[in-house]
Amino acid sequence: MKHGQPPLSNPTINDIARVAEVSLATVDRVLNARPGVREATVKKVNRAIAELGYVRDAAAANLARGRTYNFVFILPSNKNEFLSSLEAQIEHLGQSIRHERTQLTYVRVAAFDPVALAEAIDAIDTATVDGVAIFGPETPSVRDSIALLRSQGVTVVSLVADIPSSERDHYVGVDNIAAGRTAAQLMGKFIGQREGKILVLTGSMLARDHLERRLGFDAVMTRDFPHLDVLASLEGRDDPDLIARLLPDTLADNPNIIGIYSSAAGNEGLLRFFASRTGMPRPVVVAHELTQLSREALSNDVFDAVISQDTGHLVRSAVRIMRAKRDRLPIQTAQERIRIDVYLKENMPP
Amino acid sequence: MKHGQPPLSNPTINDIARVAEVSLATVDRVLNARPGVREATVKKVNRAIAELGYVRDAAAANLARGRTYNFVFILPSNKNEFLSSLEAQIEHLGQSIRHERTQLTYVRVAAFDPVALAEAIDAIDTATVDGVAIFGPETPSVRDSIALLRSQGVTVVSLVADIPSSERDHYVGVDNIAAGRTAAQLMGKFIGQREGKILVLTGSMLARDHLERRLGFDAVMTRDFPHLDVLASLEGRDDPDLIARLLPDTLADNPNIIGIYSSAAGNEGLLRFFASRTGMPRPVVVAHELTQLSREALSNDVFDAVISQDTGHLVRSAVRIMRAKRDRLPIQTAQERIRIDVYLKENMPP
DNA sequence: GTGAAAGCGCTAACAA
DNA sequence: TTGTTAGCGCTTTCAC
Repeated sequence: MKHGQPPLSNPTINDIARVAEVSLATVDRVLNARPGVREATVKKVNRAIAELGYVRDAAAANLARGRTYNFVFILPSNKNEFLSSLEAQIEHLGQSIRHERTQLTYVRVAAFDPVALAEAIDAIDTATVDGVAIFGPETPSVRDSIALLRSQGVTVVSLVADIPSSERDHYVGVDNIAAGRTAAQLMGKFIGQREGKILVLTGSMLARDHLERRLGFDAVMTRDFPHLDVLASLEGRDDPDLIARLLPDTLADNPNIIGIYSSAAGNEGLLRFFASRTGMPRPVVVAHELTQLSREALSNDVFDAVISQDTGHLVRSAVRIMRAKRDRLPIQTAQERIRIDVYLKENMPP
Repeated sequence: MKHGQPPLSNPTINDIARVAEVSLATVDRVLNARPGVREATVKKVNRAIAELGYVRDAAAANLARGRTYNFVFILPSNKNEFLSSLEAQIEHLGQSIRHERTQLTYVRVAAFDPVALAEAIDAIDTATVDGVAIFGPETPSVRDSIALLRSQGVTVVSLVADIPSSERDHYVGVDNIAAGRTAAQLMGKFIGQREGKILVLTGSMLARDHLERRLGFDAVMTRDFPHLDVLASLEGRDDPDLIARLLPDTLADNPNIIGIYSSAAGNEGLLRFFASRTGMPRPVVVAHELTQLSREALSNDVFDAVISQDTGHLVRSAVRIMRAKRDRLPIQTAQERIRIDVYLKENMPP
């Protein structure tokens, strides 16, 4: 690829019109698959398009259309740092793309509550909303509500936790099975040869992301670290109080816990418990989501590793995908893959 | 943030012109800081802009301007997978933004050769090129060439390895000191209590990225893992043949090497050496850059961890930054920060 | 079925 | 120093 190539200049609909010997309006009809064009004319135009290698200028098209995008995020209503971060990213991006004719809003629905979620989805105003990003549990009622939404022409993406049984257009989030596998690998390698029990702290088995992480975690633990004994999941419902209450009993029942996998949004409860229980030999801890609390825990060597997904990336990606769907443009899959970030003390971003 | 907000509709220059009681052309002059407007008029217009909260529609502006962007990447000419990947990303992105009036090209210059690099920079056609991304060593001659380029109005970003002494507009790449620190932390944690020597394989001490990684690596090793003995760097100049030749002697001289940090582009030589030397007790290996070879090495448990930077992100970020500079638009720093990716067997992307 | 013409928000001649 | 006007590439009435 030599530097100093011929200057760029792409064909426009004018060129197509000239070559196909039709008017601009007809080219536009063909481009947008609008009805009322004779078959032969369609062919002529398509031939010209192919011949000239025409690609539509999306910016100009949107300008002419005066199109605006209205996207809604549906998030769980419980309070934790991951959700606040997601919320902040939505507001921030919403501000900065207001001037690209794109409007972002969000609603909150009770966590782990499929009925409330389905109601929220049903309440979407399909006349004005172009796309919805949903972070919530996968159940039949949710699936049905999504199907209804899609049938009205609204783009639906699942966020953070997939809803594969539904007709969602796309999933935006990490591969949670792989995330669980990664947690297991870190846990096993950090523990080394020692033997003992591993506690898995989860949120709810209704949450597909939590479930998948556990699956991945178990698979690698069983295969690569059979000398470690992984206990049944402790369901903390992402509630700090509940978690801080449950932990002492569990630890008392299982004296030889040498590793803890905090696989959901239970970091606050876990850290509160650690703070109350000083002098206890510190287990290896692998947690999820880089936030203020988990950053401090990494700094203080309370957490050994944090597996994370970039909330900024999640939101930007969801918006790009909903826009692309609305414009019937292809999705750049490589750019939209959400990575499983691994953070240790030393590679935390500033 | 409630869903179902007032529909968006942003003020345009027409609104400004009306409120400020001037013509479109005058608004345009003020917006673009063009000369020939009376001070009082400028004030009037700016007051209207502030009052209406006007933000220019960049897409419409670029359409009207017919502006094209011509960006050149300068890369080292040696062959390795990281560079091929960078090259592929440039070609790929170049294809997909050809239709956004943006042209990407690249040139290759001899690796670790400041004179050749300075010459390549001097050879840039400043009349047609809007921005240059440079991946190469930092020396006085390079610094001077960059200064000259910038003085002609060309945007300059340093890529992968920073050139902070120069007047580059921006650095696109990871914090290499932190990358080295991360490598050390992984190495130390994976080795555990055992004692022994650590070999650091580097490319060239002329390369700022290589140098910084070593600095970060040593800092954490000394502080957190004093029982490990880090040897002087083996400079492999990223040359597989040279590396495969140097390694046997080094290993013979130091029988107790239990860890290897492959901090530059020497994976191929290292793996070739491993292949030739079967039956040797495998050291813990931390390497850089996720590529075909390093992926296989992770899969086969030959490498324990790979620290990486996403080449797609590097290229997209460099282009976004060069565009923003050209348009005098602000840079979204959060989005442009290149992360230090940590890959283990289980979190490799597919 | 097809085409002519106006206009999206902005820029850039060219006048005045 | 300021204003008028013709586009950029595309969409969208409204005629024919």
